[in-house]
Amino acid sequence: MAGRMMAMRLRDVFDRLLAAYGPQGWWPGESPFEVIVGAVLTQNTSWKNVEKAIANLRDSGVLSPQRLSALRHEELAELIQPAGYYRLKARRLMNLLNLLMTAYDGSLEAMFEADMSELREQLLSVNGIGPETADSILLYAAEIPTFVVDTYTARVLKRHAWIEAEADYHTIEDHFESHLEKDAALFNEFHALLVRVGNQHCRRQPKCEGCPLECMLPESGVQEM
DNA sequence: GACCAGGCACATC
DNA sequence: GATGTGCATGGT
Repeated sequence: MAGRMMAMRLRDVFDRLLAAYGPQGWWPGESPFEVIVGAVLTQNTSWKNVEKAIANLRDSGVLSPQRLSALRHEELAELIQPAGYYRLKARRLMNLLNLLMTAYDGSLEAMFEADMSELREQLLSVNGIGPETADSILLYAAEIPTFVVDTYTARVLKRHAWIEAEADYHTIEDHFESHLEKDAALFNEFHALLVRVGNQHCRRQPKCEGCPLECMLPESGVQEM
């Protein structure tokens, strides 16, 4: 059936990407809190810019929930300036910190002990935290097996016609979660590999030359997006 | 100099 | 409900 075939196929995609690129070592952060901060800062932004912003926070000694939430908006905005959208992201970080401080007394351990679907709803209720950011926090900071769907994930799947072009975030997420073993380490690596192949090949202007997924394209070839 | 990056909220029709 | 726009820096 389609389900069985897709299960093999998705796993096959993962195996190819892993063979081609090796483990990606995500999330590139030194602590769960740093992962959370990075998840907000990387919204529609290249990771390189985010690294500079996080380095600023670390150098200033404010990379903890208590220290960060004590900053004034202007101070935080200035520190994260290299990540772009800095006024917007300063507000979003403050919104998220407000949840962490008020509901969990600033303790990530306490937050991650909460019921997973309840925590997801709680994160989504924060202004500035959408599905991808929430899932990134759940998977990469809390190590809860939730599949993260980003631009590249959707693009790679739709381009190869592995999923309908109209599929929304939840549909794509559910696709992965229902066709793969629910394993945080697998979801972690798979998502990182999809970002890698997306960055390198499956862009708006496709560069299929040398792509490890090339021979898996349907007969019709790459579809316009 | 245009185009793009590991989104999201909000306005408008 | 669908579609468009603002947010901002830095690399290709």
